[in-house]
Amino acid sequence: MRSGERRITLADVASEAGVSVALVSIVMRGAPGAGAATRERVLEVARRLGYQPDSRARLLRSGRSRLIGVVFDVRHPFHHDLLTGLYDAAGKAGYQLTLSAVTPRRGERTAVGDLLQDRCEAIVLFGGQMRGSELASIAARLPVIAMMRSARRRDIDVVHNDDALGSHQAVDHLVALGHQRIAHVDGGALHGSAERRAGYHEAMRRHGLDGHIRVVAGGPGEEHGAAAAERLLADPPTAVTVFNDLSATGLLDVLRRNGLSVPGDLSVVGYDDTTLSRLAHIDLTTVGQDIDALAARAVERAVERIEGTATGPRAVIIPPRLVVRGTTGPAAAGALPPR
Amino acid sequence: MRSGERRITLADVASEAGVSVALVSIVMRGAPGAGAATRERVLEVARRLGYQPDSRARLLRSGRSRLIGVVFDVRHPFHHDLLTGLYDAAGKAGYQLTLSAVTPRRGERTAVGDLLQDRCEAIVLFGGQMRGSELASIAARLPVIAMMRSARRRDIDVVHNDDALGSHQAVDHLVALGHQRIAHVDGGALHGSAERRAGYHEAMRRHGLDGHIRVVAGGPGEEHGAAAAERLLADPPTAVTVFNDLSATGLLDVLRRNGLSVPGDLSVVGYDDTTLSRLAHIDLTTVGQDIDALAARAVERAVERIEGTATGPRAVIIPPRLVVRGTTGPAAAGALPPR
DNA sequence: TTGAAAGCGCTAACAG
DNA sequence: CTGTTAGCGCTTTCAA
Repeated sequence: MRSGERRITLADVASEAGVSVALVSIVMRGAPGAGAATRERVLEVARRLGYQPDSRARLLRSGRSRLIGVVFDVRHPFHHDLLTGLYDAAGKAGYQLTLSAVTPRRGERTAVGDLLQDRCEAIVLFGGQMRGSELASIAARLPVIAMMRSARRRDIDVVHNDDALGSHQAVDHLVALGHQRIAHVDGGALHGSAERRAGYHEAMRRHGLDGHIRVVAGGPGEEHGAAAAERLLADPPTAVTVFNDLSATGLLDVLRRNGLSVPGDLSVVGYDDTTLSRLAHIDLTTVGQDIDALAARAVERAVERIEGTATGPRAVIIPPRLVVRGTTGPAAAGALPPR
Repeated sequence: MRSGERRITLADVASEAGVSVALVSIVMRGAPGAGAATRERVLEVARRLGYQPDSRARLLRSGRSRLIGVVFDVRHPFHHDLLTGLYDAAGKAGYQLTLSAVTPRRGERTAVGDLLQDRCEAIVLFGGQMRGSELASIAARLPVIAMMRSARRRDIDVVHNDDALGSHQAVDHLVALGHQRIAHVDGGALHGSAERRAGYHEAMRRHGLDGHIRVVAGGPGEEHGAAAAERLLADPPTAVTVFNDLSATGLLDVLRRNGLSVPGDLSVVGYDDTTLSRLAHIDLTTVGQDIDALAARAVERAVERIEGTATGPRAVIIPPRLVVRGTTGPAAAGALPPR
């Protein structure tokens, strides 16, 4: 009882329906140029025989694959949300997605290499560590859209969240709650870290809080947030904006273990609005990226490049929006500094 | 400065190197039958021209794709860990993976359909809601390996964790710590739920704790664990085994909010050893699935089916192992029931 | 060791 | 509206 007798081909359907392969091809593609009756019959035969078009042969012949390759990292929860959006956007534009994952034991280069062999027409990269020169060498072969990272290259499109604006929103929110001594835990060398830090600086200055600017070294992990919290404990501010949600979680944990109440003694804002931040017991106020917009614009750029109709700017920056949850509250009156 | 002049083909390399396409094909595949010098030269030319083989054409001609299709759900963190293992296992076996994601707006049927068009030689399904009959209709076309779910079908291989054993390990651990009043929060209709519940029953009985058996309705989400905790609060046991980590997290939160200390008043064991359970402030004792073993055995089954050398059992059950962290501790003396 | 030729399943001209 | 013909880029006999 082995499975997969043999593939049903166009020829099989054609002979069974008593027409030519070309005609079946037309019917299967829904292309114009076939009689209604014939169309009906061919479709019926195809269904009965269980015909499945062979995308490889189809694409080989037509020269185009209508495929957009995506490199994502299995470890990054945010990437999965983004995939959801990309499937939708690509489908609407008449393209298919082909996925290539980066794992702890499978690098970006391998992931991109597979995509190139698959003959996709554009590549969308989620984050990643590739240097600009490397991206450029790929971009010499096909359009490259880099998401959630920057790239100072004229031949690469970038689509990402407005990190500086996100920090502004976080600081504005805290200031509106009466906070002044607002610290920032940064993300180290990661993409977006510099922008989020700069945004924090700008916002503080804009509010005339230059004197309260305080940046603590951090990173993307829970442990980084925890370490930053330890450092903050000696002289706690009344609020903190953190590079991302995971780091914020580590920070929260250490703060609470040390008897500080959140948001009573201290308010905390994360970044990314990940599943983690939505958990009831974390309930983190955070800056959410607009996933659907990011995905839609990335596909839009890819398609424009593929079809040679690209006109707009190579960099697309999407504004984020603050999601207020339970880790931010009014500054305690006593917390106001002397000034 | 448009990119992608034109694809470099075998013919380009051949003419540039002054040999036939057939010979270049041999060299590119590393197949035997080419002189060392020629091989060297062809390779050099290919590199210089930036030749990339076209997997479509290659597979079309050779009739085989050496592709294993994988259907995973972007929302399930565990699936991502499994992908990592599968890439490794498939690579070792000389196969490539082709991914198709299930998203909130892209169903299993679509995901499988794409894979069929890609002409992969076997399909690995992670969980999913497909009924046995549907799986069977796919299995009629190509080998199907179902992971993390059961399927009472002779034509479908299943590879999953030993859920009953996992529950045994959890209960054994708690009993060893002196617990007797151990409750179980189940997973509703999800895959593995019935087995984990049955395993709990068995283990309790084996320890002569029939009288303390207590199953509370639950589910896969944080909210389900939280609701179960509310129900448990009226008459708290001294320990709880929960269907999965996320649900356990919800349960923990409600317990603590109600003044119970974990593990002081109550011990909690989750299931899956997800990233969540490893967070410092959650630090959940849990049952971990052996991801590498699961992945390796799934690929092994797929390859055996593809190559027609399948012999072993159609169901492969992998033993899990308990990961002891901070949510389990000795039963308080006073907590012992009168008996 | 190397080359010529056929053809995988399909689409795209072009005829009829 | 339908059929014929010619390949897409590659692998695979089969000869040389």
